Amino acid sequence: MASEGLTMERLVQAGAELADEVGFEQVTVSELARRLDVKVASLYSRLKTSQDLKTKIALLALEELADRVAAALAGRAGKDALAAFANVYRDYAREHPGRYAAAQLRLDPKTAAASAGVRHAQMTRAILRGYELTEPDQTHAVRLLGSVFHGYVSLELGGGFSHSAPDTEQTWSRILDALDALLRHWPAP
Amino acid sequence: MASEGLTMERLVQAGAELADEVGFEQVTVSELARRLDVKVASLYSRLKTSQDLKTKIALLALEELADRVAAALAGRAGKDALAAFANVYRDYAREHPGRYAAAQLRLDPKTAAASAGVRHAQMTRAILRGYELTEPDQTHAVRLLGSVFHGYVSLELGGGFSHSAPDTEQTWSRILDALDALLRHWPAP
DNA sequence: TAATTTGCCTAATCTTCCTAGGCAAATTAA
DNA sequence: TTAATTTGCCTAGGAAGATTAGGCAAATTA
Repeated sequence: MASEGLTMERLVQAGAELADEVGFEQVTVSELARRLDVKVASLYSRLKTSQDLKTKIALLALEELADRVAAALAGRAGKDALAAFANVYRDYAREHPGRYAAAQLRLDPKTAAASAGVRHAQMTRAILRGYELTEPDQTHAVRLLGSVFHGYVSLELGGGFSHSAPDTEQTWSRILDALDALLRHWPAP
Repeated sequence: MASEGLTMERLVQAGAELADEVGFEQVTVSELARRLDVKVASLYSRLKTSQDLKTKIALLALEELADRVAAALAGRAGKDALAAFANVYRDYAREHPGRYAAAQLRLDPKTAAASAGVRHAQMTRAILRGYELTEPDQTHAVRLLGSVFHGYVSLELGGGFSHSAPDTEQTWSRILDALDALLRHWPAP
């Protein structure tokens, strides 16, 4: 029965929830069918392949994340903006680990160009408006920020920092301090 | 025939090569059997599960990486050591993308504790000897370095920085400069 | 109301994972 | 030197996921 309307929206939404529950790698068309109480073949009338489902979950995650970042960034500048951006990332990853993993999926160039990934890049750059960096240093800084946030979040999520003092909350806050200081005094080559 | 001696060594070695060729996610016991020209069941006399193969590839990668880092770090200190460490990471990932991906596999606590991951942690900390950081800042810095290196390498590997100027070589070098500067002037809370 | 589309299903094929049990060569024991 | 055992790999087969082909009935459109 599936209570009418097996729309792509619902598919992807349910897929995202599944990802958060069992991990993005474990997302399977079969399991999704089970949860939606339909047969696998029914899903294939909407989905091209199982990879297709994963890609759509990734796109959803990128959108959600970009929306949150945009909201958090509004009206903020400098370190405030930096911290807001960083916290959105980290919080999203903790709230939705499966979606966050999905957001890291390698998209083919076309898909990537049409995704919210573009907004992410723009917003990261926007943070730097509060600092006096000119090209090409701005690009270097954008890449550094991306690396730190992504690296930290995925290490933390993977338990890389667990069971050791001091707690990760401390570290996170000190890293933000450090990045702020670094951006304010970006070293010449 | 498999030319005698289907040892665990050869299994894991071939698995690592397979990973580098097709990607760690795509490593499959079946494909490995095909390449070694034996039947799947033969591999299961050595491997507990297919996850077991992946874990062993991960452990191999961690060892290799730790060995390279150790070699690179010998006789170096300060920024020299920092750059050497970072470059080993990045080069290894580019040379062996599948193994690098394997090294990120979440190991269960027991396995992790017995792995070369421990050496990695020690060596990262060793880099900081050249800088005047005391606990808990040293730990914060270790985590920052881990985040940056891992984050940068995985973004670069995933094509996250591609097709945009300036080239990643430039950025990498400027990021190392920046980290060095940051460690030399680590900001107080 | 006839033609078509929509939405979901049954059935079947392929691939991978994994287990049981077998057999022959190599090794060890008597 | 023969008998017992171990080693190394194999044949068979069952489970689960991916994917395709084709069907049927309700909803929509002509």
